[in-house]
Amino acid sequence: MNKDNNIVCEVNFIDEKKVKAVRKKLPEDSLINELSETFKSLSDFTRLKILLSLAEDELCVCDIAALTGVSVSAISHQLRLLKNNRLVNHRREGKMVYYSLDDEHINKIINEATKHCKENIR
Amino acid sequence: MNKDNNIVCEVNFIDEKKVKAVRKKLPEDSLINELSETFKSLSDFTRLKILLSLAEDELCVCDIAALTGVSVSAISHQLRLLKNNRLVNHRREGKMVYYSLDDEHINKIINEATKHCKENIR
DNA sequence: ATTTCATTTGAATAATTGCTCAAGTGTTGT
DNA sequence: ACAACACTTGAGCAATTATTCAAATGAAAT
Repeated sequence: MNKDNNIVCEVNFIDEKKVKAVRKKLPEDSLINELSETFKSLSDFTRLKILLSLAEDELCVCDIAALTGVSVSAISHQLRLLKNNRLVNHRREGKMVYYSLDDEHINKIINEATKHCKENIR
Repeated sequence: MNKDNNIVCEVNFIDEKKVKAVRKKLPEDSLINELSETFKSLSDFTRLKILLSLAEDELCVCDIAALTGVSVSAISHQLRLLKNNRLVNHRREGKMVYYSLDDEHINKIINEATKHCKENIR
């Protein structure tokens, strides 16, 4: 208790030295935030299927909709999110808009994750 | 219109050949699902910080709480999720429970994503 | 100009998620 | 046996999110 009779948090046992050493090695919060945003883009079934498809070929919106079995509108919303997070590029050709992967890192990330999943046999 | 006077979806223009070729190369839905679950684990700021911390050292729950500035209860919830998704292991030592990374792939995934983020200078 | 087609957009809604709070384990020390 | 401690768990709540629907662009064809 402190002078106002409020409960004062008595810190639990913490290995101060260890915690400080780890904290020093952590990346900045801003990078962790960007990383989590990137992973968020990859964390939805539909979006991941879009990215896996674009890894194979450049595709227009309605082709992606056909591939995924999701409405054109829903796909367009997801593509905008992927575009904002710099995971895909787009180019217009007449009425159609073609989407493609932004860079090769995305493939590498997915490939590493695939290894992880395949090793964890359930 | 069909015989019941309902509107029948007239398929939009779709590059059938391209779509079929891409579809053939896509992984099974079950794998895409596992992948998206893995990325979902990585897509939250707190969880990602936990994983980055565990990449440096084995840690107990209250140390992780101290590192992240999040309540012990919230951390415990997140650790359970990470445990269920096979991203972390745990071992009991007396009253304390120590968590560690499950395998090295997780590090590799995060490192690839870091490269992606750092290349996309905004 | 008007229509058609591919795509985008905003609002609305149902489902999911991260946290808090309070109560519950399991282990150690007295 | 009892209290203290480290952690876990379930319920509940606010915030976020994936989709749908209807309306709006922008480009090409008539």
